[in-house]
Amino acid sequence: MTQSAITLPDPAELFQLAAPLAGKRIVVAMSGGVDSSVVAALAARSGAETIGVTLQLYDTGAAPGRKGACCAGDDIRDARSVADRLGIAHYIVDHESQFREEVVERFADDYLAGRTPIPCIRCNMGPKFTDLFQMARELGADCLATGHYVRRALGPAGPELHRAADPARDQSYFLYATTEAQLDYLRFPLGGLPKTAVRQIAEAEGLRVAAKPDSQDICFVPDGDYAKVVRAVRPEGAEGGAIVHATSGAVLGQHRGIIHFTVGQRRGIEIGGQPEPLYVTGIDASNRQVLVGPRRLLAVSAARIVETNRIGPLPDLPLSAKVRSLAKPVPVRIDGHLGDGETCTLRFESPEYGVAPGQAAVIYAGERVVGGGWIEETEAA
RNA sequence: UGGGGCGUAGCCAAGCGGUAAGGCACCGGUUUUUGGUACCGGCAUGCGAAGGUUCGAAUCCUUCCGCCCCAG
Repeated sequence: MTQSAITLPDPAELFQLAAPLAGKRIVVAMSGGVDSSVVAALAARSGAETIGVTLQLYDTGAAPGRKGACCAGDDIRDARSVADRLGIAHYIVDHESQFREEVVERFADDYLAGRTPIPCIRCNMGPKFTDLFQMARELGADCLATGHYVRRALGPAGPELHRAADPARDQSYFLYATTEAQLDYLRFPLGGLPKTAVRQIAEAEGLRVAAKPDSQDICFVPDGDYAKVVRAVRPEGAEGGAIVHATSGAVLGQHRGIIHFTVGQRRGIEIGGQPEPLYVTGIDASNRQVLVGPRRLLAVSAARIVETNRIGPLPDLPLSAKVRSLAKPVPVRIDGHLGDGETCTLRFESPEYGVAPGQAAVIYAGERVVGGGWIEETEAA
């Protein structure tokens, strides 16, 4: 273990606040993980008055002792313990009912409608960047800081959202819906740091979360079985139906509920004897049918996106879009108006595969996040 | 009970005397703050059953069982 020779940027720069920070007030969204704990530590060291706020998002009994979750049970205790060690104020806010309505029920309803939701984005949009935002304002804070790996850059036209410096950690995909007003007030001090540095800071600060595993999967799904959560919220999600070939219409088998499927999915269809793999090409929620076919049927040339958000002006640069979190952005053109909640169409320069309604399409200009929207419908290539 | 064909892993299927290809499915791993994808790995001591021939049989012979087709 090399002795930490990490030189951190000036706090004023890190939090993008005018120096001196003494007299300033920073609210930190603390999930109980390493990242937000380090943000709290950096804020506490900055000279600014620091207040940690933790949202309790779901039942503490739902994920007992689960590693890598956030915002319930052990994580809340971890957040409290970090705040105590740093000597900062810490509030725990019960947000269960809102989280349930805004994120969990919506998650289930999307699956019932044949879409594939991303609860992390809904959570960022609602509980984190709307409700927590409001709280930070009321606390008279100068900014709300989070542990997201994304950069806030000051451009000629105002703050811009950029990808994290550490490409392996970049979370910009999950933050495209951040409004300009939110971005004005938000700070992401970790966006320029590699994860290893963050862990080193946690160690140097003696934070007990220093070695805590990274969170992954959906925080409110205890064992990876998201369908169980959907059924718990919406029991009708367990209704089965037919698996139908997308072009021939032949019934190839039966399934145990459309909530188990997503467009582009290959595994779990449980139909063998085919010369090439079958993929889910569509979900017909009203008939509870899962449509399947060979991979080439997944090719799409365009996607209509709704409830779009734009961050800053649309640049006169080549644009690219990410239609799933693990993918390189691909070249696109935008037809229509991006932003202000309007609907527009993304046209892919070359066919894109596995574009699922309900997922987010995030638009980039180089490193900068220009905006994005929810995928509503696609056009076959 | 006339004639013909076929029975190889969950499914499709190669092999036709030399010691079980491949694909699909499934399982595991890697990647990953969503679901998936992709990539890597695993997956028949046995070829419908029982005998026989042979140094050696899924492959040849016999019988039996089970399907399918044509004809009655």
